[in-house]
Amino acid sequence: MKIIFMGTPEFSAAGLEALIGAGHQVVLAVTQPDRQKGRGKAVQFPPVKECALAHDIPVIQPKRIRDEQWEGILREYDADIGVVIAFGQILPEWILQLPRLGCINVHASLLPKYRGAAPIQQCIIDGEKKTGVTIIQMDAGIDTGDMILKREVPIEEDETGGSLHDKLASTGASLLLEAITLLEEGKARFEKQEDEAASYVGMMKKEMGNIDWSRDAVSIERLIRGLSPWPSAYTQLGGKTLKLWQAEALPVDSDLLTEGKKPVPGQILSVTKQAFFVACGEGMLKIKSLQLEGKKRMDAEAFLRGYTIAPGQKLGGGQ
RNA sequence: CGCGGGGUGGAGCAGUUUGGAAGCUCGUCGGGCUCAUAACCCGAAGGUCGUAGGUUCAAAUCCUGCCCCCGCAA
Repeated sequence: MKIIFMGTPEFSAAGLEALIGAGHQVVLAVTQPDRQKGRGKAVQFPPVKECALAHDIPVIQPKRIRDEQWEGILREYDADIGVVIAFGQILPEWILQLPRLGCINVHASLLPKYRGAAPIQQCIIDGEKKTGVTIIQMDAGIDTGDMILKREVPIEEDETGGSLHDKLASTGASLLLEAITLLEEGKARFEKQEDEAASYVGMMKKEMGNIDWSRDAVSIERLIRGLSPWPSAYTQLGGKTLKLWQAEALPVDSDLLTEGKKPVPGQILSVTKQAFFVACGEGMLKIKSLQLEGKKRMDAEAFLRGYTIAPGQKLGGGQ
């Protein structure tokens, strides 16, 4: 099979790697333009480009793939199928229909739930027990095409966005190979999505990680896990950003309350040698691993050796 | 040349502005107290203060180059 591959981040590079490993003929890789990244100003190649270059696959990096100038180029490669994984641009109809078998997409959720940009983080934030990967035949809508294959992946109690990303990337890669085999042999079955059951998630924004302590502890803990390691959940301590990496939601111990008064959300209730406890709208959070602005990530025990914090102090904005 | 924080015994920090005997909290080791302890008491070991050079009677501290880590922005 001659394949045109379209994708950008790590998640899609895993799929590209799998295709190459399985002996498919990837004739062209389409990815987003190089961007300045990191602390200096160095331009970094998208992971898909790195992978393609390592295997001597031609790469194009259109700013807008839907511009007509690219049509002739794409047509030249005469691909049988287009494989799209987290490309980052919406494809126009003419590209979807250009290859003989059209374009298929690897999506990191159990469609029709979690259509859109950030399904991996969102399903953890929502407290889902399972998620998965779906391969679809692309149509004009966003993640609305007919489903070819679907595979579930359980979400563990301590699952983070990062760990789930890795699991889904490898699940997606192997499921992709299966789907291509089915299509090659003409054995693929297409199942329509139930649009009524659909949900949509937009892109993750940095500010989503700013913890609202008036929410319940269970939700905040999920937010911390879902946004780890990126874009990360954070709050403020003494005017500095404090990222939280690991916490545990607990009911508030009544011994910690002053005369049974309801604690102020964000207030530190108690500090022990290993951890400290923060009041939430409902319940409290035991902070186990964190990172202060400019410092490395460390567990709460190490943090407490060098920094003095006391019950009554407040985390978060407002003072 | 995007902005900024940092590299000090095993861990996390203070000390740098105003050069002049290595500090704090914890860990480790030994001893004591205790029914017992992650508690408490006594004692000990352990540091080329990232690295190279400069200024100085004297540098963790001032100056210069380099390496490494991190936050923001992108």
